[in-house]
Amino acid sequence: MAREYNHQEVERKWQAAWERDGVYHVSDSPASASAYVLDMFPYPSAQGLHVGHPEGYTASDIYSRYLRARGTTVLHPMGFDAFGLPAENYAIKTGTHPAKTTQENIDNMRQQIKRLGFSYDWEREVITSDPRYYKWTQWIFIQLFKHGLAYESDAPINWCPKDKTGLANEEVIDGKCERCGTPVTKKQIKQWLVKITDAKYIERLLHGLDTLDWPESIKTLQRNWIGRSEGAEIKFEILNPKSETNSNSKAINSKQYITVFTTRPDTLFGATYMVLSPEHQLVDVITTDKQKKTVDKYKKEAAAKSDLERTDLAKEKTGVFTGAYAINPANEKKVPIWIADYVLSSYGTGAIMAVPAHDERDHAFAEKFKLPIVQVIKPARVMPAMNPPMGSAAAWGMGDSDLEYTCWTGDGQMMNSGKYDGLDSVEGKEKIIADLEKKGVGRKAVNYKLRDWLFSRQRYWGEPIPIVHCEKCGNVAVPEDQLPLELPNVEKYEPTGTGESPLAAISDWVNTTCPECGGPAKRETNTMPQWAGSNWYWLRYCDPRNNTQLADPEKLKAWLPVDMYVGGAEHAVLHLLYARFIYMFLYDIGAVPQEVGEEPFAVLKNQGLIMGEDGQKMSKSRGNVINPDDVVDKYGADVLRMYEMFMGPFEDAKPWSTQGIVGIRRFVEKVWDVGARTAPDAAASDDVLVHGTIKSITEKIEQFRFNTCISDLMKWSNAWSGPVNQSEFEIFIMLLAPFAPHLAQELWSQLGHDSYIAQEQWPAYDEFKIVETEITYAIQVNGKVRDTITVPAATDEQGTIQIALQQEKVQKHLKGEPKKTIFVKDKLVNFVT
RNA sequence: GCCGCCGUGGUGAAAUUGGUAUACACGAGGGACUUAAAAUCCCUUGGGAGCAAUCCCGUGUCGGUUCGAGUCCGACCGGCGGCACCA
Repeated sequence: MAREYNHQEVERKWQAAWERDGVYHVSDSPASASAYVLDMFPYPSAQGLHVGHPEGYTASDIYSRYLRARGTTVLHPMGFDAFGLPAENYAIKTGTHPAKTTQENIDNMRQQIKRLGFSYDWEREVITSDPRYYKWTQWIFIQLFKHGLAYESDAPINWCPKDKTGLANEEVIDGKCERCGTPVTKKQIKQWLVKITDAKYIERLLHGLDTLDWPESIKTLQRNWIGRSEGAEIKFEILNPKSETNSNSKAINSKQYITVFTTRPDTLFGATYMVLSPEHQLVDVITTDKQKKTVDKYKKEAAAKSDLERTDLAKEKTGVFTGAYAINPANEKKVPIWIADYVLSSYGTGAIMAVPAHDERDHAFAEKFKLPIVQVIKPARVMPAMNPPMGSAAAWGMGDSDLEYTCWTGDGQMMNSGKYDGLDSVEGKEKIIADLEKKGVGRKAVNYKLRDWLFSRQRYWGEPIPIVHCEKCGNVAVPEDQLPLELPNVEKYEPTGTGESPLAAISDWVNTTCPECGGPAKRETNTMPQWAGSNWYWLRYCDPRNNTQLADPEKLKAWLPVDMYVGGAEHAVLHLLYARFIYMFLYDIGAVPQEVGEEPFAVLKNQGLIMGEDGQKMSKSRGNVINPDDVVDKYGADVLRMYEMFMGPFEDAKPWSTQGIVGIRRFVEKVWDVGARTAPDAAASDDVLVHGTIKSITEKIEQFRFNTCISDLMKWSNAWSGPVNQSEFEIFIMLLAPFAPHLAQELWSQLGHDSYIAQEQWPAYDEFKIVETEITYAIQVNGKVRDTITVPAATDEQGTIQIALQQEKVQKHLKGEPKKTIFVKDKLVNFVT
């Protein structure tokens, strides 16, 4: 009777049949309800597929197959994010063209993915390095440029000395290059930036998050990254230094100000000095002759420091006095102006009012340089009267030594603040801002941590930025009818390191004519970052071969927004932020129809990381990498799929276990075995089991709780022995089909069906059949379970309590009449004495 | 330092709105089949006491709320992820 399950043969057979019959192809105009289920597309690496890829792909595949069975038309595409550094670095090493290695890697990974039996519509595949695709990536850039949202700047940027390219803020992790881990330095070269901080977008990027069904952690990450702070901008009048001490004094007109940003205007009376960042424009203007040497030296040192050195928290504060003073507008007191690298030039106004009594950084600086510390906020140290008392002083955020030895950074009662004394600091904040506004020396202000998005890379393997530099006309966009601006071939891929890409060496290509005046001009030689292609790819899936627009708005309307987006959490502030911004922009210019809304991904699920068997992150150097191909060869695609779903909750990190896989393989063989002993007239299992399982799996697929779906199926199969009722088994394999599509299809066909199970309807369940005829009650005495009783479902409360009371074990523990009886229907009876 | 998430058997993990903690699977131990092994099937498997019925303890630690807490609240300990002089 034991027949062997040949997974290789079965899987190959059905994959070929699905492809031949276009089972998963979806037409353009969904007639019925539609859904868009999207995976984050992979980078085609030479290492091929990682076991982490099939985790997300299996989840989205189960969900897609389930929705189809429920009668929904599902767009479920796949493609490749094909521009990027590894292919280029390989080219540098071997002289092989990146296009060639990329193509080989794509072909390999596509085969690996196809072996897993996912229900992708491969006719919609997009590849970001294909000129027919990046024509539209370039088109989007030109629209940004035309709307003033892409601009050139030569401010210092993050620079990776190993990859020899600029990096966006989001690509710098702990001061190191996201790709290679090399410490990032600063470099001043001309760069393209995209204005993601534009007032038209930043608040929408922030508030749009509230409308999204995304993991809270990802939304929090984005909120923190955007980093909105409310406060005030306050103007401090610069005291005109005596002419004999500053030869630049003529530059100072009658009244000149330094504007600072603060979130704590309520501490203004405690501002005893000011600090400018070393790069601040006014530094040279205000510095006295006497201090000039010291200041220049400090500026030079600061400029030479790397970001890591400058932001090292452990390091002592440094800074120098400029010799100049300003007037604190609150109390007209004269305060010294210093420069220090703990003040960043790129945030706020690049200048601060220092309140050493109520800011730890200012406090440390003031202690070191003996600057005055004036307390202006008194902590509300009175503990709220509570009965019973709740926690210690520490529990209320207070330390006994807060006032005496360190600085209080919380709210409290204002003091040493003139007419504001005694006010609550929260209230005082508003009052001070209002008064400053009246005097014209301050206003409410909002600042963000988010910086504009560095968009040029000094590398070869990316989309050329479609701009021409003309002496007469400035930066001119390549006319749209000349797109795509194809990436030319080069001899050497090595980045120059000078801030130019290898494209700069091709004079034929670089030298061109200005599209506006026809005069001689030069092409932009930088390329776009990898994020450029992934910013909009899901739009292209809706209309992948369109040659006249990025996608037909009617087709976008049919599918967008994405109903379910599945991928890793590592893209929280990279792809997922950039993509939202670009989508909002396309929405604003009408490339995305208004009807679909301005958020691209309605629901987001993050798969948890799959760790190595040692509990460590999988990596080649640790030697703990599992190759999905090996698992598919040995156990089959269905086993890999189900194992990855069975490992644990979808969003949790979990370690791989080679031993654990055999449990799934045994389950597959068990089901396969049962397939050979079904009989139309065999006794069916209990209705509660059958209908309860259908209900449970239906609900859990919708909640992405696939691990418990599989244990539900196992429980059901454990109930079988001997011949199994055929129609019951058919329901079982329909529920199994999203998880193990090959096995389910093979069994379906062996049972005499010539249809595809993937096109069959999802089983329905009957609520009435899930109702138990008998209920088991837990009987507790004082909350401890002492016995259980099983009564007919119709038994009422009094009846159940009576039976419970009569139990010997209950009597033993009860000792007399219960004071109180708790009855929870269908659950328990609790006697309290 | 700040923000977020998480601590349940030997292991991966289950557990509607608070309601019989440890489902399902792995591993381990025992048994059946076999000349033997593998495979398969059956039984046992949180800790402790007891011949047993049964009892006590038990979801990182301590406390609280409640008839009842893995679940809610507070403090602490440990781990993971993110941010990091952002004024």
